[in-house]
Amino acid sequence: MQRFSQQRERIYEAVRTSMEHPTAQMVYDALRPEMPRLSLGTVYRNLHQMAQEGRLRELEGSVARFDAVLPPHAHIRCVRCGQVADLALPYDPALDREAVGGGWAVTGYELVFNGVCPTCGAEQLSENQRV
Amino acid sequence: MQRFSQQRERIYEAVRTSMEHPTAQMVYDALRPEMPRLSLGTVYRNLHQMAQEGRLRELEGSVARFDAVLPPHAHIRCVRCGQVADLALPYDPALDREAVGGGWAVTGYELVFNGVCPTCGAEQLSENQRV
DNA sequence: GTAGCTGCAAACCTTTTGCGCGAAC
DNA sequence: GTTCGCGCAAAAGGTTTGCAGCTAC
Repeated sequence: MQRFSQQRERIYEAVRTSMEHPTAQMVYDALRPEMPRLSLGTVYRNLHQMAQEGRLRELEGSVARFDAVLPPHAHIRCVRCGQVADLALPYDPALDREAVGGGWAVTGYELVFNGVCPTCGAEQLSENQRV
Repeated sequence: MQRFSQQRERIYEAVRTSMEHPTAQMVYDALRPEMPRLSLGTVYRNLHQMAQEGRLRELEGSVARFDAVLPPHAHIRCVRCGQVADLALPYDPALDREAVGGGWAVTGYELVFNGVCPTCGAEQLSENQRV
């Protein structure tokens, strides 16, 4: 079972009060002054734990992927195996206009769906049956 | 000026003919059998060069970022400095339904705009003036 | 007392870089 | 011949993990 941890709460607060969608390193740097013994490993462990719990949201993967299909189009990524596939969904230029504001120059957008791919879905199913 | 390179063309073909939005490692593995002397560094160099040229598209960054705002909302990322900010844009659940198909179980989507943040925009401006 | 969590350090994986040689022009 | 690109190997991030001690319960 999960236990209370001072570190975890501070890490959560650091993410919550930051406006910059911090990386693990940023959280670590922000907390270091008040928690000199804090370790980066602990930050990573807790961030992932909270993300899995649904208490935080993790953005972006950590491996670059490449696509030779240039016209803007949506993608779908399997949250289990990381596979990425194309999706036939029209690009909506109206969104670009909506997004403009606050001094940003918008050049386009990336629409990525999350889901479970057929392969992983089948595995999940048989895992459940196994119990 | 840029020159023709056998390696670059093969790398491009590997990405183009793959349906899986390959990582650099995947491209490397795919080409290794026919090009045993190929180096991973070359794959990275060429992928980035082609992405910059606009011949390929690069998906996802390579640093994880975290967000404590759970309700689905859009983000905007600066293509120059990597900063990420929130965007007030309504989540459109209709998209989830549209995306379903091909055996995927869709759980949601992530909408990330690309653009240049106010700070980097100002820098770019002064760079241009400098010329 | 018993898990779970931490700090530390080492390992790992992905990506970048310096260098001397070879290829394109 | 000159310049750019390559292979190689080392280095530089970023992230994960094993372990012994500490903490919440």
